[in-house]
Amino acid sequence: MIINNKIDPEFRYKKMLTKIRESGGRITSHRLALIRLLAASEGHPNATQLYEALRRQFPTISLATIYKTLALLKDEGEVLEIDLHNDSHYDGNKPYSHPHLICTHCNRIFDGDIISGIQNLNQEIEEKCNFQVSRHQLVFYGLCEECQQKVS
Amino acid sequence: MIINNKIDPEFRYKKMLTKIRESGGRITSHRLALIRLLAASEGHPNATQLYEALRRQFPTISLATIYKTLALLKDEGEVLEIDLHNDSHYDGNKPYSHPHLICTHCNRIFDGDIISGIQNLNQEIEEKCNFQVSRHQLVFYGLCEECQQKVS
DNA sequence: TTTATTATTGATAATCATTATCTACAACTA
DNA sequence: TAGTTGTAGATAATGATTATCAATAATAAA
Repeated sequence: MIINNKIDPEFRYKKMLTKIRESGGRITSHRLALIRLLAASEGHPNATQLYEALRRQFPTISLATIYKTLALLKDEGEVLEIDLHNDSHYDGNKPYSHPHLICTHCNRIFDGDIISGIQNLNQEIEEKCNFQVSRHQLVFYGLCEECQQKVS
Repeated sequence: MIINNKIDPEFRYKKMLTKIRESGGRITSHRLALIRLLAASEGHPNATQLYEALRRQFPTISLATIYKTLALLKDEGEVLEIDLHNDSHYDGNKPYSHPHLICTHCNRIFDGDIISGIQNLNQEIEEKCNFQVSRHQLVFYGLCEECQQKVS
């Protein structure tokens, strides 16, 4: 199921379609294409980036359509929303809380779910703060490997 | 300097005024009052909350003034911006990266800087991902101590 | 103290992301 | 195959934030 730190997009694709059908939603050509993109969520796109990518194939598609389907999939727990500075990005490949690394030079968003010790953090918070953690959003800003050389 | 998990607001107040003066900024009555609030940053307010609080004392103060001074203090590194879902909150008391706990029931924002093991995370990221961390924003969502009882 | 310089002010327009509204259309079901 | 109803696109509305600009006031210089 997991290929190279990424869940098999085909699996995610089918899973999302099933979830939409089960909740009484309908499958349209636009949704198929959007869910295809979200299944991989290459680069953790935001709504506008998804819109631009889909517009090539579907020139009449509307931004509202993107937002509506994203809201639907968020409610179903099939898409993770990443809240950045006045800008929401989406991950339909791994729709559960996990860390992200954002390069402040090239602005790319990387997955950081190789990092262990998150579970320890949750536990420490419950113990020290008496706070019951249900989800988290962990974002680390800095320089990715490529940009470290470009900048120096 | 540190009182009860909080930096002495008086210290922060003076520090921010000094920074503004040093950068060629001017001290006005509105700024004095805003900086007084930011020095404590009780509850991690957003711009609108600061505006509402200041309006009692200064009925003619403008939201734009709040935003402009916040931008100035951010640039000087004297205020930390916390990017939440389409909503920025501010911490002028501890203007450096530290974890926050947000209760999904009462929406309060708590400081989580008692948590150790953050430094370990940074190091693990540098080693495993070859990513050079410069700052972070760590937010944990869940139920605070009080709300755990209310909800159950 | 007075004056000159110029940063700051409030009002408001502009922008940007996101959400809501509404009618025509099309996906699914019986 | 037709009826039901969720979805589409267009666009208005919203909410947070930023930009603009002339009047004002804080500071520095005389």
